[in-house]
Amino acid sequence: MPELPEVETVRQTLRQLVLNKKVTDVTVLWENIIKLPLESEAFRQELIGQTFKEINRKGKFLIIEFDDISMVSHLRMEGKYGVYPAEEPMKKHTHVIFQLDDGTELRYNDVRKFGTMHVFKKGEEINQKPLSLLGPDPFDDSFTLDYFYNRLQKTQRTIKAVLLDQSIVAGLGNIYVDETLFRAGVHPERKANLLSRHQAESVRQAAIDTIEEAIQQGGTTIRSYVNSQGQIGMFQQRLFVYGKEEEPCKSCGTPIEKIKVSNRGTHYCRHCQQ
DNA sequence: CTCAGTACCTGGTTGC
DNA sequence: TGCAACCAGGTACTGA
Repeated sequence: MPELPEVETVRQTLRQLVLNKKVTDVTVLWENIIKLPLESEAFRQELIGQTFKEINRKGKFLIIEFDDISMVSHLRMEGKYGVYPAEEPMKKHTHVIFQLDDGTELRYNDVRKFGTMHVFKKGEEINQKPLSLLGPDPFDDSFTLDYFYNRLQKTQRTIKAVLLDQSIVAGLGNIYVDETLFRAGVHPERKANLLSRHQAESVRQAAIDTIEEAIQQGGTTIRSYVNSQGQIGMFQQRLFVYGKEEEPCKSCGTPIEKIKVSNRGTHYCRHCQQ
């Protein structure tokens, strides 16, 4: 489901629902979601008694901060958080339940069970996998042209594969990579090391603009994404190529094509993106 | 080391 | 209608 703009929208909405509430118990119904501690009972014990202090985000990861610990949570394709009265019936795909001290429950729902949760001692999360593997967010000061061009020079992979690589820039996924490359006028199969510095700057700026606009719009809803208050995103109205195969390019009218790049469905305009 | 392929899951859609 | 194959906002692991 979510890329950076959707995770940011979840962060903002979830924050309002749980801040200052205390976890009184935890139920884990699908063990594989819990990656650290290794045993879900230890995970439960770490969380009981902890109060939600802040929710941050890096790339596509939520960083849920409590008194003494931080929980790093990735929604992967379909993960969702919601807060419900304890008496509300469970949905089919609810896998982790955090009981709160005001009679509500924070529930993690995930049809495909791909999501992950890691608990760390507060402050240690940033130096440990998975967060330690991430590059800068697109709008971070450290995502400079010098940095980006240098990384592009070092690989023979396609520009699409590079933009999907979270260790280079964090937060772009399949939708925003396709949109970024369209806006930059760069073909997704171009070899990264063959882009000019000027083209690298076009891609860098397009990534920043696309992500910032999408956050503004509350993310993109293609099939199932909703924020923690159950609302859909609006950025799908501004997509140029993702999911637009066979429709005319908004810039030149040429039909948008869909191909496979890096094993992912890839949408582009053969006229506008060379 | 770099990178392509595959595993992890379920459900909706497509095509015979 | 039935059913297999394919596809999906992602990442970690394997091994060439």
